[in-house]
Amino acid sequence: MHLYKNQHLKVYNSLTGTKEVFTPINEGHIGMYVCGPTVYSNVHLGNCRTFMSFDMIFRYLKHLDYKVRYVRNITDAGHLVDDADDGEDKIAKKARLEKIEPMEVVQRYTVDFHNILQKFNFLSPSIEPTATGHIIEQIEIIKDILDKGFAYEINGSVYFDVKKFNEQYEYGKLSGRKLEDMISNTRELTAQDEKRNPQDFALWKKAEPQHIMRWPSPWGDGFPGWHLECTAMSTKYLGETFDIHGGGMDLKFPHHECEIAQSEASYGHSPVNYWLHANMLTMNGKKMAKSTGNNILPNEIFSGENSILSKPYAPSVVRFFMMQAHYTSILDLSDDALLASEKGYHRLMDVFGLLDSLQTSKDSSIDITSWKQKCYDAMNDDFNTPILIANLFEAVKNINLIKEGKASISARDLTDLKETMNSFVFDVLGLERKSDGNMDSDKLSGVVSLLIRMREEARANKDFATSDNIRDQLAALGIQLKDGKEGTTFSVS
RNA sequence: GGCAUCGUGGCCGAGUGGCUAGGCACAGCUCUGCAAAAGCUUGUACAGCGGUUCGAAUCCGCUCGAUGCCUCCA
Repeated sequence: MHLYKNQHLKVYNSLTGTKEVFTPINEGHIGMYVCGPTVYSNVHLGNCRTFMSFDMIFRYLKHLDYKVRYVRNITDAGHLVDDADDGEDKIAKKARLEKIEPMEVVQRYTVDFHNILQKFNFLSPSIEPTATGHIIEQIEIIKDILDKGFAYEINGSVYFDVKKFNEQYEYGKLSGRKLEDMISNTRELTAQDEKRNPQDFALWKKAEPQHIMRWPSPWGDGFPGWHLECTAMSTKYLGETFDIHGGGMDLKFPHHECEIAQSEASYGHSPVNYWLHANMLTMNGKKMAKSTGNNILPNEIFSGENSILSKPYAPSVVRFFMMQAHYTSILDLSDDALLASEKGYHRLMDVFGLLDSLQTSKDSSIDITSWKQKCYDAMNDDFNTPILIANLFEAVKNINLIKEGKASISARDLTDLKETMNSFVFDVLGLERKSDGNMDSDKLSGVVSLLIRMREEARANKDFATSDNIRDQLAALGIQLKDGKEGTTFSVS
């Protein structure tokens, strides 16, 4: 029996602006495409939040026993710096500035991207295709769109004819814009433009002689437009219509709007059933962006080497911090917020050390079955991780009560509780429980246990100087002793 | 300027017509040799103004403020 048959998921669909019951095209299977990074610089934390939101979504869908094909691309070409005639792609520009091969730039930042995601404990997508690996597919789509009359060629470049498209389809339906409004609000163009209308966008750009990234095409040497790669790769691996398309809120317009237009122009129908948009991570109340410099790199958080944070934070703490906000809400990064999350994270993790040693009773004083369903209800409601976490803390409280003998649990319920906690905390939220130290954990616990026994002895002899000394010295090392009814436990921070 | 979104107690952050999440901080209590940890208790907050309603943080209008997109952006 698959879990998804009992747990009914609802998602907020940006296309309709409503929360809808999620029904995949093929029962039990889900195709999900998420716009990945443009690899021309290090990923910053804002980028990570979007990918983390979809990592969590991917994890939950898998947890529900769906078979998910998750495609997240790497954009390594064709990303125009601007839309003017001398538009240059970001990779090539960076390569020129750093005097290295474009693919060297791509390699460097792709590796960085993967390293960072690994630290955050991301699951790998099913397929991670690159734009440069799909030039042929992109050219085929351009030919098709030209054949259908929704694009025009000029001077070796091909542009999508938005006005023409809008006569038969609806350009702007995702972002709630009307073409007429856009036309009337267009700013004065300073540069000469090949485009018939400012709203038109490039499908293929002619490469000037000095341009290093170039491919042959029916229209001469050039490179593909930015929006096209996603259409080409999502279609190739997920089909002309697939279930979920995700990405950052800032890609809604024009990127996703253009994707819809390309697909509709080419295939005659909408490509995606559910559009999911993750909201921005801000810093100092402003969106993080590579271009403005208002950003922080993950490694700067892990190491504490930055000006806004008082200390380093572990990847799992940052992950927990992000999971405490709903993925569609703007989240602001601050030291206070991270500090609070870190404490909460430790409180949550400490409970896992207790679960194995809990005393069971004949009956339970708490209703595990309904608690468990509350956890699912939260996630089924558009992946509401903050509510899920609130429920997890409900369990934390109960586990502590059981440990103190103020509540009871049956063996059967305890098994269920353990499994549920493990599933949600580690499988779904993707948190990790590990101490930062490199010390072998068995040896560490052996040593600390020894010290705990020595302290017990000293206390029994009322030698408080010695017992307090042990406690304080361990605390200085980041090992906290916790005295309870059943004895002393410890946690490493 | 246009189109959107948002404004919740000290901080972060859920909730969308009545039953007032959660985390962190603070205070009191229990426990403790003293602490810490843990547990218990207390905080009646929803930008402002008006309207709809038996009832609104939640719906509508206006005002103010913030942010996002409109050009590359997760």
